[in-house]
Amino acid sequence: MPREIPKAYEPQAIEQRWSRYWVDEALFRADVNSPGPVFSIVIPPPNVTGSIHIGHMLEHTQIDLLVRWHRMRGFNTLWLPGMDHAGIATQVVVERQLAQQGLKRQELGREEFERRVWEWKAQSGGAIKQQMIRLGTSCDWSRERFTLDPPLYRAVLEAFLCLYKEGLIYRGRYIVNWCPRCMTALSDLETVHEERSGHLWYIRYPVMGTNEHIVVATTRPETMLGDTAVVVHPDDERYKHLIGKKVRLPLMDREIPIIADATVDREFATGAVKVTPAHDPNDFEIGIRHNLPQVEVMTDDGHMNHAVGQYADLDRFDARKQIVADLNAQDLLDKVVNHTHSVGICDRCKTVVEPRVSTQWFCKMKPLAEPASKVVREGLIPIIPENQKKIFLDWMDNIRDWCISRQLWWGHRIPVWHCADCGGMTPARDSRVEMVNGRAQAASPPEKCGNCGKGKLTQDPDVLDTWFSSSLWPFSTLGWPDQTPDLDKYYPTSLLISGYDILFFWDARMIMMGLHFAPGANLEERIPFRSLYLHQLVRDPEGVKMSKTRGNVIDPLTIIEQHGTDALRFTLAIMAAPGTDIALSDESILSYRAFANKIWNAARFLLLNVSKNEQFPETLEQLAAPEMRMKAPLWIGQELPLIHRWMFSRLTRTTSQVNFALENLRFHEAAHVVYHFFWGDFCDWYIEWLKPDLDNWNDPNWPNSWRNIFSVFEAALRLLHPFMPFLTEELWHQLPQREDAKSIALDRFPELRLDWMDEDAESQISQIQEIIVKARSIRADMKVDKKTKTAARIFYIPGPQISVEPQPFLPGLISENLATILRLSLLSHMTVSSEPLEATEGPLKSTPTFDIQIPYAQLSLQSDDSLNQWRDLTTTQLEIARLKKETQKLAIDIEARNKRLADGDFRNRAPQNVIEAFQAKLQQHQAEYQKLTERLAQLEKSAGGATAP
RNA sequence: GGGCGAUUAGCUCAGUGGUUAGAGCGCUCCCCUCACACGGGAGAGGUCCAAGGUUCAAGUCCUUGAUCGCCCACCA
Repeated sequence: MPREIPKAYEPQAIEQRWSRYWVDEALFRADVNSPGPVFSIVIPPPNVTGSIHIGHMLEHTQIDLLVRWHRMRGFNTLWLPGMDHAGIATQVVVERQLAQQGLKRQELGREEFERRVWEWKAQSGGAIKQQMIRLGTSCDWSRERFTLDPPLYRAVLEAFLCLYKEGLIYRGRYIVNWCPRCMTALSDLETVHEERSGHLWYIRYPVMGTNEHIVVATTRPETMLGDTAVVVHPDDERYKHLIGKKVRLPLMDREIPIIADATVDREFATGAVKVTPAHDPNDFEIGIRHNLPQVEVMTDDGHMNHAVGQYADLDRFDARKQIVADLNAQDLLDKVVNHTHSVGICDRCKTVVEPRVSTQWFCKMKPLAEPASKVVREGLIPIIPENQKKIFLDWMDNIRDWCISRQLWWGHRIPVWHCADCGGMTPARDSRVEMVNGRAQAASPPEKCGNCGKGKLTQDPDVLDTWFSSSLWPFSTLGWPDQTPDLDKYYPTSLLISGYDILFFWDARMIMMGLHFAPGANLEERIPFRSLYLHQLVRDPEGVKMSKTRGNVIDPLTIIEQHGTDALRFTLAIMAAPGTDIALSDESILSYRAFANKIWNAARFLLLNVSKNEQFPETLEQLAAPEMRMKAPLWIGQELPLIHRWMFSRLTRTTSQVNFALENLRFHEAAHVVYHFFWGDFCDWYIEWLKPDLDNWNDPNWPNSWRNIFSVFEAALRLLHPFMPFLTEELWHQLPQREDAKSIALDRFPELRLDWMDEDAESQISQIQEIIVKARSIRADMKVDKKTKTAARIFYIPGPQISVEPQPFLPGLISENLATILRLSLLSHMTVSSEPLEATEGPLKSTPTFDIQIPYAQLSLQSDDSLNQWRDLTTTQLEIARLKKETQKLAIDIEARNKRLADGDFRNRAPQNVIEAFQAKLQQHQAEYQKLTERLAQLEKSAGGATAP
């Protein structure tokens, strides 16, 4: 079947075709009734906002690799996809869109705003799904979930109501991080801290009844309007006499006390601190301890409020300037110094966070953290890399209550109703959910106030932190709280792969919630995943974190258009060594794009050759029939040639290494191994060696050579499939397959044929490889012309002082195959001899019994102009140069070994095999050294002193 | 202030106490040989950050330090 096969691999059309095929055929649908051990994994749901970025790509590559690998090994495999509604993140995006139309969400009202967000979700979520499909992720789309889906809302209600009844969820008025742009509370984790250069303003507060001032320092002068005390250290001699007195708060004309508290650092600034309990977490604590009033001076959108007279309605930063100016005018500004300090920033919109007192919902964490801490500490959930375990446990040990309410409209609304009469709170009666106007709502609101029994109830306006629903993801997606077949079969999931940046946000909370809610008799049955692998972060070529504002974001789809998904996947896999981040550059992708091309061309070679000649007695269909798979190596008549034994042994060894690496989540090792196997073993050696055999159709074993090479190639495709799904799928379909075979993804991963392991073949071929490399090296060193094919002889002779018997396999190696791989021509000139010749020679690393000799007569110098420097040199001089290099290397090595072996401690204490290896090597090197120096002396004598440059 | 990681070839990085420390890219030389120039062949290039220590043996284990990066933390 002759066909057109492009010379270079062009991934675009092929990848698009197969990604669509995989989805259309629903190939990756999991079936609870399928046999086999379970491998299940839930996707870390991408935010419905935005698009798939390179970090997702890395994550999905690693997950997909494992998923495909398990599926091909007969596991009942589920990869459950889905997306997260991403409360703040999404609301911010939609608000920005509205802002472009000059609209605010408040103007639209809650319902209309939510409708708009749903519109956006449909659009954005759809795009993300298409991207994931394009990336070839082999997930089960029939089980796709979204965190706002009714069944997932039901899980949220169930969890909330349960925690509420257990007293683990409470409502209270505390100081929280507040984003004045998003106008919502944030959790500690959602507040990121940035070092910023600012100022430290020293302000003089007049002490009442004296002429003294007390100077306080602050980075946020505007908060002074809400000061309700000045605090000093109780033992601070400078201020002891002022404790109990009052100061007049400048600008506000309020009297506030000077108090003492041991938390004050006497060393910092003046040692006197202004206290603003309503706007600073520290001050809040001090305020509680000393029963200070909380004076709020700001609105929820970051402006000054009406409690502060002339500053009302000013933006907080404008107010800061104004206040500094006013203080200065009144000569109350002592000094201003530059000061770098960390500023809290809203993780989502980058606005400077304002600590603010407000009423919020909190979740008590200590009781939940204890079992989570236990399962990790005891290794029930191993964390990889292991050093993250300590970080995890430290965080767990110091965990603080979680602020779970958000003043947003996009999210799961808190299922608690407030009574207009008594202010009592009543939760929904159960977790049932109903659809109203296309949105999921709690179906059973309380009929009357649980406190006073009256009926004027309104639902709490807040929604839950988006991570609340995410924390239920491993079981809510499988149907919890119902005891579904999916939950029964696939929970606990086998593994979680996530970035280490969301270890606390998500991974930790899933463990806590899983242990609290999931069904199961013991902790082991309730854990959400059996191990936790934290993947690297992808950085730009300079190692800098990618961000939109820096403009260094690499868009995976752009790379895919240029180089193909497989190339990018392979790059990410091979660079994914644990513990370090990945600096991704275009060049690194190029080399694995070349790898894809190499695979393509190996296929091209096989397919074009098998079909190129009509004289070939057998067709591709016969030579690569599916029935032949994993039955080779085939051979008739004589002993199976070494090269086939070697190849099948390499295939088995590689498979075993890949299995081992992937079992240990060492993606980079697995990728290295398959790369070397395919390019090095299969292409460079096996194909090259076999080329003469593949054309020699008179040989009775001709079909077997073909069958064997196709067998290995086909197995290699399956071996490569998890790494390069598209290319391997394409090529797999170019080979004959059974009629009912739909996809390589559903085929089997190469079995471990231990009966193919052949240590002898591997060691012998590696010796032959050394001979060949050495021969090529000599040819290159001696400037043997390649155009005029020289005849050469390859001899093996017993080396001096070595008493190893000549090995029997070597004569069999003298063949056309060897001539081809060495690019020699005259086969007849190759003989086996036991007599040394007048010739160049080179030592071999591991084979003391062999030597290579290329007779002088057969060498010819090139006359190319580029080789001017060699023109006047004789082969003798070239060889002298070469021998000097060799002997120098040997001399250094011999000296080191002698020294080592002379060491009595070494001989007494080192294991015998190590010593023996040292000695053997030393002997060999000494023998070689002796031989080469003799030869060198002889040559130098005859050359009369002329040497090569 | 705590904690973690990194430091190995020109670059990006692997390296699981034991022969002469590896890969990809880049570089040098030869080759457009009929699968592939996204290719083939041969090379050059390393005081494994520093100083101590443990060990017969250290890139690898321990201690200290330097430089860079990250995470956590309420120092105004």
